[in-house]
Amino acid sequence: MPAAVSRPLSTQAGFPDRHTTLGAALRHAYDALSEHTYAELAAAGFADIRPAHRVVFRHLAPEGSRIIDLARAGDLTKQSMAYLIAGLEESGYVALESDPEDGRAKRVRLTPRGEAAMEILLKTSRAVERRLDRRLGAGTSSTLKQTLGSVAALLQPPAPAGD
Amino acid sequence: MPAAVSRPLSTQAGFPDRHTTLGAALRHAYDALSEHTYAELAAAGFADIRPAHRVVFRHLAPEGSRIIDLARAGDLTKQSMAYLIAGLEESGYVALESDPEDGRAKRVRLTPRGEAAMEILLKTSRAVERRLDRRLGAGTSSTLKQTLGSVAALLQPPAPAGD
DNA sequence: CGATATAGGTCAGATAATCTGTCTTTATGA
DNA sequence: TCATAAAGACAGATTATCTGACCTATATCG
Repeated sequence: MPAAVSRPLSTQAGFPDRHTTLGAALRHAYDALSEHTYAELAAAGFADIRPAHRVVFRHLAPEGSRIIDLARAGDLTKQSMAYLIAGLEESGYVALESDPEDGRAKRVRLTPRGEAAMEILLKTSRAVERRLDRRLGAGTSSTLKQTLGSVAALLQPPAPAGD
Repeated sequence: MPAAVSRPLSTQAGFPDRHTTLGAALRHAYDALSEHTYAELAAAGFADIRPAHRVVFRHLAPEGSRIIDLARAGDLTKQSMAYLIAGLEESGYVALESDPEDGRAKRVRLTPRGEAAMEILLKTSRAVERRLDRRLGAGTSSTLKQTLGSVAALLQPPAPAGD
């Protein structure tokens, strides 16, 4: 008797607490937010920005940044960052100019199109927080962010001492 | 004047709110938790479980699961899931047995080693939540999970109507 | 009961996003 | 001025995805 109804594994018995962990909750919220953000970005005409590109928008300084600085900020190698930048340059989100202060370096800078995408990202983020506050009460998103900060702080230090 | 001190881009001016968004907070917390979890796993002798493998541990039923069900639960193709399972089988975390109820199917099941890894995952998760409650007050992790659930719920529906 | 459709799984090949290693050019500093 | 370091480019490998084609076992239906 195959075609066994394909029951959702998530609700099966055994390892009962596996889907109610903090990790699962964080992942679901983050995934939902990510999907929402991409949908907004795509709806605004920026469908060619892929998940990996976000690390660039996260750290690019308005005056332009060097590839190596972006790589450090995003915690990946300069080669990987260069690869991402090349993609964004090809699709017109950033432009590369040589750094007047250092002949070895280039500066990555947002184009107007890149700035428009950045606007959408920030706008979407603000809108989600507003919706959350409207739904669960003013201050919810602020409190949530603070608690999340504590979670990160709790785990960041590589176990400083004892325990 | 190169070697420009490699200032942390995160604190530069411009796009000032970019690093205080809900998304950034979620990402930091999730990343910190992930790293912590891998560190615990590695410390317990399971260093060969890679991030991609976690989708398997997330959904594998104790009685064993078919590849296709795991793929659906984890939202990837059966080919991708088969690839992950092959890696876990080779390193001894799961075993494949033919499904007595369906000649076409196989069942993926945790080996004792796989169950030991699962134990670590669950134990680590519980420990983090306990630490959080001790640090920020009993019920913190529970409330946090609930709020995160609301965030996911707020964003999950593909915009049902208007707005 | 046999033909055909469906479902589970595999194989082959492509792509994205990482990595390591090496090389060139430029800057820094002893 | 010369040795060293730093920024970036080029080449190649690996991991984790995907799509498409295919095989085989099972189910269904005439």
